Amino acid sequence: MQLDKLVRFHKTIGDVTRIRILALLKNGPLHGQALADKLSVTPPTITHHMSKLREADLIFERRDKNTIYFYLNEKSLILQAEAIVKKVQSPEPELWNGEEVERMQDKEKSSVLRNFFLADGTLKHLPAQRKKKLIVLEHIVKGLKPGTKYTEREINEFIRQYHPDFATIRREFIMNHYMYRDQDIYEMNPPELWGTM
Amino acid sequence: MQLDKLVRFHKTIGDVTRIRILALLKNGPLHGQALADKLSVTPPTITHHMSKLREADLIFERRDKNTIYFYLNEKSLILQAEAIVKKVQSPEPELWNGEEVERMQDKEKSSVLRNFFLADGTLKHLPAQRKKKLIVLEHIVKGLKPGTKYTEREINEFIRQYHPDFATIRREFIMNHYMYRDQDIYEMNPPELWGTM
DNA sequence: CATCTAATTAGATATTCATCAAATAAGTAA
DNA sequence: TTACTTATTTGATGAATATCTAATTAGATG
Repeated sequence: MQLDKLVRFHKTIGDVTRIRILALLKNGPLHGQALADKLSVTPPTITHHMSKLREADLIFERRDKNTIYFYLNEKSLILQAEAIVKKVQSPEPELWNGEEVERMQDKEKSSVLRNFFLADGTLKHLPAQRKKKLIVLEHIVKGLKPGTKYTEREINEFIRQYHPDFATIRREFIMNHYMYRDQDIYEMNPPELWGTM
Repeated sequence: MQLDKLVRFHKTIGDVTRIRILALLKNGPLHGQALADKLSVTPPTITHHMSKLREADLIFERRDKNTIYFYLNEKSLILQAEAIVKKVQSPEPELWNGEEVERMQDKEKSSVLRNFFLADGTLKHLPAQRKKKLIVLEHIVKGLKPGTKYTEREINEFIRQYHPDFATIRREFIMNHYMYRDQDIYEMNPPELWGTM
């Protein structure tokens, strides 16, 4: 399901009057004035809520003379209510429509590295875009040995090979979980953690 | 589940940022700044959303040094998401906390009839309270024969036995589905429809 | 056509709420 | 203690929205 549709569904249900309308309709169709009467609101208010419920595909209607009967679309309600559960239970990370893809193809990664590193291997500057920044950090951190403990001074010297502002990059390493710091000792994290938290 | 809790749950889910937070947390715990980073909002915004999610019992948290990791409360989310489905699927009409009971006991009905009818069987006046008004209408309409067709004139005369303002009461009969009108012919509806629409 | 009825629209008001920048708090480290 | 880091509070702003009254529409009836 689309993200905006899911949001609209819950926004629609998230109103006490509309929930009560649904609870009334579950016992059978009702027309506008009967709803207004039972809920102690005016007909325009009912019209307002019904158009919200219509947009969320939660009702359908049948006209008889001047009177419009509203029916609960139970199937659609159940389907939409369970969408959030599916979203949260599914094992792999689903991406919303239009959401930026966190993982990049290798080809795209090379292009980012070409753009932000000079020919001598030093870094021009950290990309502002998170996705690209992570690629740069990943590239630099791979120059360290896994399982090895480093002092802060050693880390600084290592990073300075790429860029003079070692403090910023060192902080980014920690913030994005490329490295872990215990006291004054730095150590590389396993790749599963990189950029994930 | 309480009505207000159900409403709060859906109000909480009905926000695009909060849904995205839940989708991120499903892959594992995250701390505030990581969320702020991934969602491109400021830390105060995350604090705001987390307190909403906390009120709705959708997260729990664990502190490590200065960093607070947020975890998805998947069980609670699923339970609350399914509450609306149960509400709408359950066969008998469940009543919200504080909602007026539509059906009255026979004893209460007698008391209403005693209060609004005179000893000679005529009606003093229609009750203003909907619940009581329906009891009075039901009592009068029971004087008609089911399955019989009446002209408007016959209906007027019938109602006049109870009260001179037959027009108002006749209209109430139709509005509350005690009777059905086709052209100039009136007929009693089956009791299941009385007062329900 | 004129009338009635149910529903909708238009416009106004008050409230809720998502977000941010700036200031503060709370906890950790040196 | 002093400095730093993560999170929270405060106050402001703009947008969304639930509700009402009054006016209008649309369909049915006579």
